[in-house]
Amino acid sequence: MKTEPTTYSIDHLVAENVTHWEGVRNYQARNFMKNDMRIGDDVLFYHSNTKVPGIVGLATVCSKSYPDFFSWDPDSNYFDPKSTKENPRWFMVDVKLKCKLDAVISLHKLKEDPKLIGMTLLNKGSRLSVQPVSDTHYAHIIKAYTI
DNA sequence: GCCAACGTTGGC
DNA sequence: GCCAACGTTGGC
Repeated sequence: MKTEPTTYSIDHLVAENVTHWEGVRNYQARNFMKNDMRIGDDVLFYHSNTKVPGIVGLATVCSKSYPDFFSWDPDSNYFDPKSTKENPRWFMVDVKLKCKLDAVISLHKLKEDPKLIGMTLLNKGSRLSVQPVSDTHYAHIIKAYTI
């Protein structure tokens, strides 16, 4: 799951422990949360649009998907008048911190790893803020880059 | 700050 | 339903 640290960083999650993953406004990314995520699923917490983009923490999904109620709040940046309580357009899950990593696993490093070829994150033009990671790739990242 | 790669919107 | 115009993402 990607986030811009100026918006919501791993340190925010360290402080909060659990957070709503609101504000995803892309159908493909939404569908991953809405349809595919399960409680207990592992999450790679990724900082985008920053000096050293990369994985900065580990987390887990700790709720089923449910409507992103920020989309109903006219005062929210994530307000969408087309999303209603009767027919919610956007969904989210809750995410719980597992740990903040001691060092960033940089995008640069990930790209150099032949075992990660094919990982969605590394595909050209991949902009999805929520994307799947295969068990193999996840296990390799944990084994190779964390203690 | 540039810009390539995507997504979305809306006129037709 | 096509597609041009526009907006956004995000690495660099």
